[in-house]
Amino acid sequence: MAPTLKDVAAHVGVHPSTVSRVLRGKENLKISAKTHDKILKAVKELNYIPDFTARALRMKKSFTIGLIVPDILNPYFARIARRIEQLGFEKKYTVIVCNTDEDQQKEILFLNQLISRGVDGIIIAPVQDSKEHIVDVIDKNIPLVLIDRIFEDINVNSVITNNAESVMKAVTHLVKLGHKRIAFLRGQKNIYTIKNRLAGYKEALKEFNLSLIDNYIVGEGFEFEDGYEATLKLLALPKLPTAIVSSGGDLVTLGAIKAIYEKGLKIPEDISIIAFFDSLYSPFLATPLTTITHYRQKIGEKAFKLLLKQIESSKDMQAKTICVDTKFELRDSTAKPKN
Amino acid sequence: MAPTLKDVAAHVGVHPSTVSRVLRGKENLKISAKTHDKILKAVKELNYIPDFTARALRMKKSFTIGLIVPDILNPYFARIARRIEQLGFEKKYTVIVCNTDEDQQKEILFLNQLISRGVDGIIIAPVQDSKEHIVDVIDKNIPLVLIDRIFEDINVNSVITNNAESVMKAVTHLVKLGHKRIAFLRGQKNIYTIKNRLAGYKEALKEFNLSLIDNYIVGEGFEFEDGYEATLKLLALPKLPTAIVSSGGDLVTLGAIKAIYEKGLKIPEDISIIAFFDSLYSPFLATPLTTITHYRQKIGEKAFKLLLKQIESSKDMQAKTICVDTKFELRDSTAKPKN
DNA sequence: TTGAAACAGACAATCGTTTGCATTAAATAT
DNA sequence: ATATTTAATGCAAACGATTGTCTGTTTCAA
Repeated sequence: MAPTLKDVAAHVGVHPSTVSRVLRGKENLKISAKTHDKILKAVKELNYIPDFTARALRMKKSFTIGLIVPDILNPYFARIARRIEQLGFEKKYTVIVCNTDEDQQKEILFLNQLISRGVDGIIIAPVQDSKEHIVDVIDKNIPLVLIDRIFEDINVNSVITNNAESVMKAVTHLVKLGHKRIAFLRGQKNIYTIKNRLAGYKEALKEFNLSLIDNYIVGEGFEFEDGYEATLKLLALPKLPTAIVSSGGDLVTLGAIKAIYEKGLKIPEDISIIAFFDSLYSPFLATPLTTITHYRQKIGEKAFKLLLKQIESSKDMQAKTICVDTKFELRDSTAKPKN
Repeated sequence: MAPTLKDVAAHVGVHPSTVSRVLRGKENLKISAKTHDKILKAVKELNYIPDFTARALRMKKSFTIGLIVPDILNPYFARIARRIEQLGFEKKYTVIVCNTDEDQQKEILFLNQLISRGVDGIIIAPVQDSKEHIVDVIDKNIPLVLIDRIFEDINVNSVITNNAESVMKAVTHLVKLGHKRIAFLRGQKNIYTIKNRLAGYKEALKEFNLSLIDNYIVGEGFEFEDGYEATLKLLALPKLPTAIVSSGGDLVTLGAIKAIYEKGLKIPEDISIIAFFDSLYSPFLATPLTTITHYRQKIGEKAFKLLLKQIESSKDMQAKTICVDTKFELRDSTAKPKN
């Protein structure tokens, strides 16, 4: 079996605690250079690898953090996760990624599982069907950071993006091109980001004195099919919109594009589209998409740093909400409307 | 603090071991229905959550598996990872994902870290600069499954795809269209998959009596830039290829497309391309790509099941190598050559 | 009525570390 | 030469579960 501290100690003829101290390094307890060296040599020789589990139990610190997101296949969350994992690696933390698939029950299960595993902190983009389970975690004094989606009435560290503003910018762009009938392809309704994007949409319409048409707001989920069906509905209206703002991300947008093509419409000649979309692929699409892009690495970074600070500070810190900018990337999917 | 077994026991007036047995359920030790119920009630009341760390230490079983891949941002690995995580969830296993960025040193570090954390098993797509560290793990009797990339001289459970054949199919398709000058955009040289794809390429050329032109084999990595630069080199040759087989995945292929467009060439009119590429985006590209697609979920599934069997079987099992098919998806990026 | 079998649960060791405290030996001060 | 620091290490108790063994009751057959 794998050698333990005791084995190393026996090999050198010294007490396990001494070995531990040498390995941990810190403490002001002095160990003679001679035993110090002998121990290190023995560690090498036996190829001793410390047992994190035992250490975690004893120290009540696991050097593990949990990351709960809807779906890591979504490039948005993938990038964020990757950055968090990267930073974690630098700081000796391991990240456990959990995918909820927008399922509240799973979220609760994961949360409990993570707590059970004694994670030092949690970063979560919650499903937002309810929030009690999140509050519970916070009450347990487990460091937690919300990303992307926050509960406005909970005082907790969070990182968000400026959803409303970015949509306003998009609508403004469209209006300046001459669009008057702008639709909003939503994504899942009850999610913070979507609600805010919708709010931005409405606000922009108001600013430009455009009337809000209920039928122009469609979409109920984040999947390809959701975008496809919603857009079909949109394109079946008597009075077609001349532009669409797609706020549901990659899958929804691809679904929308499929629907548009199927109806024999062209982008941007017949219909303009601005989307929240991954910028890696968008330049290569049939019509390179004009997009709203997130600085996803930055989001991951801010979140990790907030969490780390919270983990490392003994007294509770003042909760903070950081807002990360978005970028408007003009490509070819927007043009003047025909009529 | 969080209640422990002891707290629950004290609350009921019973010994911790009894609580443990009730909670674990198994064993044939009988517990009276009365205490059984009292304990469950107390567990609810105190909101007791078992400590996995302690359990793992005692049982030498962490219900954790490690997954080491080059980069989870790559949709290929993302899908595999997602499936593994999903199956893990069903079987109560947590998955720790590590990204090596094709860096051997990182791989070794991760491997040690995972072992240190006492994972029950490891699934890995190795960097393949060397293999000693992998052999070490196997020698430690830690269940391990290789995916995507194997070492042919190590006897260990693995899941691969039929690289050579799939490329042969691709080349055959091109030859039948009339292509004679087919280039091979490689990806990183020393990787098992790439070596095999290249072998398939060569074999196919031989089969059709086409001469192997060294200059037609290019590419040194898996990044966007690698594909871009390599393709530029290709397009600077006096005698241009009429088709490219891109074996390096999404990024490399996008880089290639960029280079092709920049040179003012059209796909497929001027040059055909078949790529190993994510099928979600490919239908929507400027020219929908003809692709070789992996059943990534299946790969994840096979790998997980192999690992699980290995974890659960006490005696060592016969190592197996499973090969998963690929799918050839015909779209618009291939056509007859001009001349 | 007694002895054995079956029940229900307690005890204590253990997993591999870390860490406060105690102890010894050496060094320095008085 | 003795008292006092200080350096270097040992001791043992945690951390929170699991599990083999032991003990004290019942139950029931003979």
